[in-house]
Amino acid sequence: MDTADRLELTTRHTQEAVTEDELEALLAEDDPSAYIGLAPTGEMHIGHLTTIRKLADLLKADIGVTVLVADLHAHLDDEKSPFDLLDARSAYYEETIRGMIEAAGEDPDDVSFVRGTEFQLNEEYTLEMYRMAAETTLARARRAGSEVVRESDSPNLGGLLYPLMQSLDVDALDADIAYGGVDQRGIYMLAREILPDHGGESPICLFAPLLSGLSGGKISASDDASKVNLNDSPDEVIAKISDAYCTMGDVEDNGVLEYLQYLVFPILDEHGEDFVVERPEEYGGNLVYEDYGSLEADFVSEELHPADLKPAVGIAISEIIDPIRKRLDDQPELLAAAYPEKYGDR
RNA sequence: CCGCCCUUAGCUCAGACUGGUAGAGCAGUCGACUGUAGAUCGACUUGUCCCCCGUUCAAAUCGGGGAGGGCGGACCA
Repeated sequence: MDTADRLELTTRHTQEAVTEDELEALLAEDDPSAYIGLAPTGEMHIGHLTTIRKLADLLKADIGVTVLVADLHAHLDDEKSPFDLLDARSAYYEETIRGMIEAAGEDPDDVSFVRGTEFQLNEEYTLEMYRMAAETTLARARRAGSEVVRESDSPNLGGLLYPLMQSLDVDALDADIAYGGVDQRGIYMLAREILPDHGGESPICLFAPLLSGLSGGKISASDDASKVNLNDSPDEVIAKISDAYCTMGDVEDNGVLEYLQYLVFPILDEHGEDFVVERPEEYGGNLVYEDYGSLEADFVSEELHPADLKPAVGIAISEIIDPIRKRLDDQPELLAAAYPEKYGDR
C-alpha cells in the first residue's frame, strides 16, 4: 500500500489531524504506531463505536494499535469510577472494544491492550509526572482538561494530574500518533507542548468527530435519551431514534444524520450496499441512497422527510450494534460486575 | 487543632428566625399543534426534607449528638 492510500485510510471520517504533513511523513516510514486511551467510567455507547471503528482503518493502514484502558484516569477524574470497580470496568471496556473491532472486520488480537496501572506507577513515569506538576500552572492543566475532566466548584487535584499523565502515556506507550475524540484536543496539545521537555516527542494527533446527542446538544453520559447504548434492544434503538431531535432540512445538531454519515454509510459502503428509505406512496414511494452526500442533499431540500428517515435509521443502527449487543448479552457478568447498582443481582 | 457555612424532588435551590408532616425553576410523563423530533401552549407526576436522640398535642423548622461536603484561621521548631 502506498503512502497516499494509507493516509486516506487513516484520515477518512476523522475531524482533524495535527498535523497532516507530519502524518504523511510518518506514513512514509515503516512501523508507525498509534494509541487511544479510554477511561473506563460510564457505559460505552454508540459514540465510542464511531471512535473505535477507526482502529480497524489504522490496522488496515499497517499502523500498530494500542488501546490504553486508563483505569487510574477513570478514578482520578472526580472518582467517576470507584477505586474498587476499576478492574471490573476495565474488563468490560476491553471486551466491548474487542467486540467493536471485530464488528469492524479486524482481529482484536492484532491490537495490544494495556491498562494504566500496568505502567503508570513505575518510578520513571512517576518521577516525570512530578516534574511536570512542578512546571505546569493550574490554569494550564485546567484548560487542557476542560473538555474531558468533570467541572466542579471544588475541583479535585486528580483532574489536574489527569492531563499530565495522559501526556506521559503517549511517551510511555511509544506512540507516534495520539488518537481520540476531538474532546481530547486540549490534552494532546499540551502533550505536544511539554513532552519534548520530558524525554518524549510531540505526538501527531488524530481526532474523531463527536456525535451529537439525540436530544439536540452533546451526548450526555447521564441522559439515556441522548444516545444509543450498545446493549439497547432493537425496539429501544428504534424508539430513541424516533424521539430524536431532527429538524426537517436542518443539518445542524442533527444526530440522526451524523449516525448516517459516520456509521451507517461507512459500513454499508464496505458491504457494497445501498441505504433504503421506505416511504408511503402518498409521499412519493421508496428512496435509495448510495452515499451520504445524496441523502443529505435530499434532506436539506426537504425531499426526504425526517418521519420517513427515522425508522430506516433506527433499524440500521440496531443492526450495526447487534454483534456488540450479543457479546454483552452473552456475558451478563461483565456489566453486573462493572455496574452493580444497575445490573447486579439479575 | 479551632471556627463558620452547607446537606430538602433526577438537577439548581427556596422554605427554617415567627413549629401545624413541602414549594419554584429546570428535567420528566401525557395531551394539542406540526406527516418526526424540537419550539410553543395545556395538564400531570416526583420526596426516608443527611442520620440518631430529645422537647412538643405536633419537628424540614427548636435543642443535643453524629456523618458527609465546603470555606477560613491557627500551628509553622
